[in-house]
Amino acid sequence: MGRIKTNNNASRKDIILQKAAILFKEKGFKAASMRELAEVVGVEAASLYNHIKSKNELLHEICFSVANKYNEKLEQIESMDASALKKIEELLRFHISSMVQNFDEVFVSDREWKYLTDPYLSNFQTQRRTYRKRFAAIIEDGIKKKEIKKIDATTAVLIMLHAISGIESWHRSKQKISGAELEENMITILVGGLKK
Amino acid sequence: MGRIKTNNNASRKDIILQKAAILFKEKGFKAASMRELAEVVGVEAASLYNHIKSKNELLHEICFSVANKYNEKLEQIESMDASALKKIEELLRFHISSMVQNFDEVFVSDREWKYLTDPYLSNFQTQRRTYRKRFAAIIEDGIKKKEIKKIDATTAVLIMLHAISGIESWHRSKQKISGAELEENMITILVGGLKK
DNA sequence: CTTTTAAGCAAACGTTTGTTAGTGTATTTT
DNA sequence: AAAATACACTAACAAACGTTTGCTTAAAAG
Repeated sequence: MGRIKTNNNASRKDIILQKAAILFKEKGFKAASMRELAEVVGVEAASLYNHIKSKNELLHEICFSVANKYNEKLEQIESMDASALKKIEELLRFHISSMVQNFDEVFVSDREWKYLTDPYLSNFQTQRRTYRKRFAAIIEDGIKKKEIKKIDATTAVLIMLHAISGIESWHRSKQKISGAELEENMITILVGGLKK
Repeated sequence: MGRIKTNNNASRKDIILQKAAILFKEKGFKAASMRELAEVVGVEAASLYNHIKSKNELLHEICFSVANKYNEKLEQIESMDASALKKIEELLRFHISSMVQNFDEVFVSDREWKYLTDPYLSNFQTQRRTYRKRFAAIIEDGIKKKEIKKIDATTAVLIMLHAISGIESWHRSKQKISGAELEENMITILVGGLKK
């Protein structure tokens, strides 16, 4: 069929990963076959295995790539000198723009992580749980400082994160508002729902 | 292996549907096999086909069962004599309690519908799009009547529906607040984010 | 130019998949 | 009690799956 074309920066594996994210997003991890992936990459299925170890490796590289980015951002925000509401807004904006710009891998990480296999699965679940607890801690801090309504912080985190994953629908819709408008609207509604 | 046990009201097919919803929720539609389903039903795989036509039939019966319930409720709410905010609250409460009480089938309908095959797929997508437009129309009505902030109604719908589908996480979590508390918190945050 | 390495291919592997055919046995109906 | 129906079983099917093997060819390194 032909060689995989590489840019200067991206290795052949990177290209496979990128196409895999698109395919997994569209078909779902289990429904996407290596033969389909090979076709969009422009190569026979067997050739993929010169660059990757397994189908599962693709999934966990995608999932942890996303998780790492979120963890870094959260760390940075925690050390900021700002109000709780401002921190939450900053974190939400990061989530929203990640979803808008790196849609494929973020979506896969969000929706397909359950097909990870151990030890990656346990690891991912733990990271996820920890992330949400740290997010909730920021909200609870805001409640203590009377910036935020007296609500269940865990529920608030759940609402925010899932609301953001709904940007999937925005991506699919034809007549959509701009990414910036979307971001402003989401911040208004979500942060507005917290303010005292 | 043995016969499928039936209650008075539930046919053998109903029992298969109920177990299928649980299995599809846990494993995902594509990853769940008919042999696994047969095992939880307590029968050999081939025997299932005395009651159902195909694996796909199970999925679309689940999906449309849920869709029909939501459509009925929406119709009822549209004809209510109440403020837009009150209508939205009522619809949200219905979504939340459906998610809490009929978790399995609602979850499957939400997350696995993309594995429907035509003509069911197109039909479902159309119904979904229509539902959201009617929901958005209620919000726009509220904006016109100055009950609700000036926001993009489509984005608001997207946030609400996805926030609700996040109740999945609440189901999975060990130390959870009660269903009633969850409902109150969600209403506070989501409706609070709309109010002017 | 020669050697080495990287990257492609066709063919096949052992499983697992959804589903059908054919047959026997309970249960219900007459 | 006999006949009809409902429901379960075993065995097998073709198709699709992820992956491996062995071989060839293009690119990079010496």
